[in-house]
Amino acid sequence: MQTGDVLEGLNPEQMRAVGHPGGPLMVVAGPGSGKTRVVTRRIAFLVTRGVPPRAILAVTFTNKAADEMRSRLDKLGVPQGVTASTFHSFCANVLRRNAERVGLDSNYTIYDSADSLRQIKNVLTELNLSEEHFRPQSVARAISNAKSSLTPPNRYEKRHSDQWGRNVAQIYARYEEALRRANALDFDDLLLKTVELLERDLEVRNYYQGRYMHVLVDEYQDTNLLQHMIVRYLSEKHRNITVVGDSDQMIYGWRGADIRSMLDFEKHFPELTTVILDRNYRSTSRILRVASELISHNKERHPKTLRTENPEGEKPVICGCETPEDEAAKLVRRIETLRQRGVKLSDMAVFYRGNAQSRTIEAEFQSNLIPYEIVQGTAFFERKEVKDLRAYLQLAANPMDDVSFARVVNVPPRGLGNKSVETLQSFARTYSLSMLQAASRADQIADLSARAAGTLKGFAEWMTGLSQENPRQMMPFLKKIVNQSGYLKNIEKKETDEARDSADIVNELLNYATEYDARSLEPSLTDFLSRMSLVSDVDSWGEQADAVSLMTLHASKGLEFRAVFIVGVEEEVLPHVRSSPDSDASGLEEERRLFHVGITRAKEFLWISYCEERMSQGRFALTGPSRFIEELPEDEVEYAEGGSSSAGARSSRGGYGGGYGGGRGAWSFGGREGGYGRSRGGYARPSYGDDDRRSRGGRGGGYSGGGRREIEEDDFTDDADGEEIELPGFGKFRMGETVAHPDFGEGKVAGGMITGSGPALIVNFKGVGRRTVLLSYTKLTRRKT
DNA sequence: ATGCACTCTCTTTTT
DNA sequence: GAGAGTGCAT
Repeated sequence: MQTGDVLEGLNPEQMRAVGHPGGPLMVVAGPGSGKTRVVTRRIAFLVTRGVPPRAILAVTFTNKAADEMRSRLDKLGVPQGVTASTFHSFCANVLRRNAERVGLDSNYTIYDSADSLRQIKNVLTELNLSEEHFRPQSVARAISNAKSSLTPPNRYEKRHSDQWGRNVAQIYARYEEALRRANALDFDDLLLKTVELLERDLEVRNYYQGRYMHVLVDEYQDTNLLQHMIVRYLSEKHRNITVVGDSDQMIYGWRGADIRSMLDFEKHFPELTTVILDRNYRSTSRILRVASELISHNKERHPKTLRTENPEGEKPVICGCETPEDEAAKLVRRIETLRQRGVKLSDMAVFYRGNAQSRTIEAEFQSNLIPYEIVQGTAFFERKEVKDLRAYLQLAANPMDDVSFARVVNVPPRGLGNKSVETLQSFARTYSLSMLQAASRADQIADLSARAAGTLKGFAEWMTGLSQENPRQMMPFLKKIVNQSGYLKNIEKKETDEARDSADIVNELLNYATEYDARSLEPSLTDFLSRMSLVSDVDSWGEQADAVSLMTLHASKGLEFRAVFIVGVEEEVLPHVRSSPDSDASGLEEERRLFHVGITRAKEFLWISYCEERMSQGRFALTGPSRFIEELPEDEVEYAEGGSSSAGARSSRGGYGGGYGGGRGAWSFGGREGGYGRSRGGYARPSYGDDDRRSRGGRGGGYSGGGRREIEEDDFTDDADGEEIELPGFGKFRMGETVAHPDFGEGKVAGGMITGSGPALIVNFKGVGRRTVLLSYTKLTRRKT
C-alpha cells in the first residue's frame, strides 16, 4: 500500500483532510461530499505512515457502518487490527474488560429500553407511586437525560425542588440500585460508566490513551456530552483526533446530541485544523438547490453552500394525496414508471417519519407484487419470542438479573401466578438475594405453596446448571434452552397461524445463533448478548436484494439512492407534533434537518408526498402539506400530475385559501390550536370546492372522495349512549342502539358519517367487529328497546 | 392459575 | 390499531 494510491482521485480539500499529518482535525462534510471515503482513506494514509492498525480507533454511528468501514479498509489493503465500532459497543467492550474496576461483574447484562422501562415500573410499585402520575416513559426520559448530563440522583434532587422532580430523584436512585444489584447496565450507563472509568482510573486511562494514537469519529454532530467526553479522554495524550460531521445533519438532538460538541470543539483543541468539504458528488444540482433552500430556513447553523458539477436533472416531484392509501397507490405508480425507465428497485428507497407509516405502503406493495425490504433490524429483536429467549440467555449469563428472571419464570406457563412471584420477590428483597437465588431456596419461603416452591426450586436448579455451562457455541445452547424449557413445545401445541409465526421466529433466532457461531472470532455468551442488545436499524439490512428499501428518515442517514420517495410530508407528521414545533424553535429546526437529510439521500429522482388526512392512533386527523413544502423553491419543483392534487398543493401555499389544506382553512375542526380531533359539532363534513373535489377523488371504486368524516364515540360527551345521530333522509339513530344487519347480525351503533356514497352508520357487530355500513346499500333493522 | 374479552392509552425518531 | 393492563369465567 502506497501513500500515492491512498491520495489518488481525491479533490484538494479531501486530500488535505486525508493527508493531515496529525493533531486535531475537524472535517465539515456536507451531504454527498465523500465523507466516508475521506475517513477510510485517512486511516489507510495513517497506516502507510507507519501507524500500527491497532493504534487506530474509528467510531461510527451504526454497527453496519463499522462493518462497512472494515471491509473498505480491507479493500484498500489495510492490515487487520483497526478498532471500528460504535460508541456503545466500544464502551461495552471496555467495560467488559475492566468490569471489576467499576464494580461490575464482567458478565453484566445490557438492558435495552424495554428492560429499563420494566425496571422503572417495578420501582414505581415498590415505592407505591402511581403510573398515572409518574408515566414510566417520562420518568425513563428524565433519568436518561440526567445520566447523559452526568447528573447522579442526589444532584438531580437538588436541581429539582418540585414534587415530581423529588420523586423522580427517588425513583432514579432506586432504579440505579436495582440495576447495580442485577449487575446490569442500561444504554446510557455504557457511556456513563466508561466516562467515569476513564476519569477515575489513571491506569485504564493511560492504557487507552497510549494505545490509540489516532481516534476518528464519524457523524460527530450527533454525539452527546458523554460521547464527547470519551473522545476527549481518549485523545488527550496524542491529540490526534479527527471528527467528521455536518451540523445540518444533526437529527438526534432528542437523544442528547449537542451541536455544541461540534462548535466547542475548537475550545478543547485550540490547535484545530478545519477542512470544509462542500463539493457534492451525489445529487443532481436541482436536488441540491432544493435541499439548500430548505435548510437555509434554519437559523442555528453555519451557512454553507454546496456545489456540484452534476447535471441539472429532473425537477423533484411534489404529490398531494387524499389519504395514505391513495399516497401508497400513487407511489407504486411512480415506482413502476421509474422501473420502466431503468431504475432498479434496489436503487429506490421510501422514507417516512415514523415506523407506523410503513404499514400502508407495505400493504400496497404486497398487492402490487413489489418486492420491498424494511430497514428495521430491531423489529426482529423486539419480538416477544426473541425477548423471552434472550432473557433466558441473560439469566444464564447473569444470575443476578431479576428483570430477566421475572420475564421467564412463568413463560411457558409453569403454574406460577403473580402471587407466588411476588412472594418470591419480597423474600428476595428481604434477604438481599437475587430472585434466582431466592428461588433455589424456595422451600424456605413459608408463604409459598408446596407446589409453587417445588416448581421454583426445579426452575432454579435447571437455570443454575445452565449458568455454569459457559458455552462456546450459541446455537446448541439456545436449542437446549428452547427444548428443555418447554418453550417450543408450548408454542407447538397450539395450531393457530400466530403459533406458527412464533415457531418461525424461534427458528430464525436459532439461525441467527448459527450464523453468529460461524462468524464470530471469539464466541461467548456475553458477546452474543451484547450483539443482540446493540443491534441497530440498518445493521441487518442487506443491500443486494432487488427490492425497494423502506425506512425511517432517521435510518436513512449516511445512505444514498438513485430514487428517493419521502412520504407523509405533512403538518403534525414531518414537523412532528411531538417535536413541539410551535413552542420550540430548535425542535422545528431538527425536523427540518431531518427532511433535509432525506432529500440529500437522492441522487437523481426525488418524490415528496403528503396526505390531506390520515388515521393516527385509531383516530381521524386532518393533516395537509407540511410547512416545509412551502419552503422549497417553487421553480425547482414540479407538482404531480393528477390535476387538482397539484392545484390543492398550490392553493394551499397561497395561504390555505380554498381547501382545508392547512387545517386552518374554511372550516375549523374542533379548534386546531387546542388540539384537534374532538369536534362535537356536525358529523357531516362541510363540502369543499365541489367540482375540484370530485375530480380529485380516488381511482375507480376505492376511496370515493366525498367529504368523509367519522363520528365516533369520542365525538360525543363522555356518556354518548343515547345521543342522536341524524342522517339526512335516513332518520335518526341513537348511539349505542342495537341494530341488525342481514349478514353481520346484531351490533351497536357507534357512530355515523357521510361518505361519497351517502350516509353510513358505524356499527360494532358482535364477533365481526366494527364496520361501516352504507345505508343506501344495506337495510339495517332497528330493534325496539 | 389460566385464558379470554374487554378497556385504555399511546409511540417520533434509537444506541 | 396494537399492546398492555384489568376483570371475569373457566
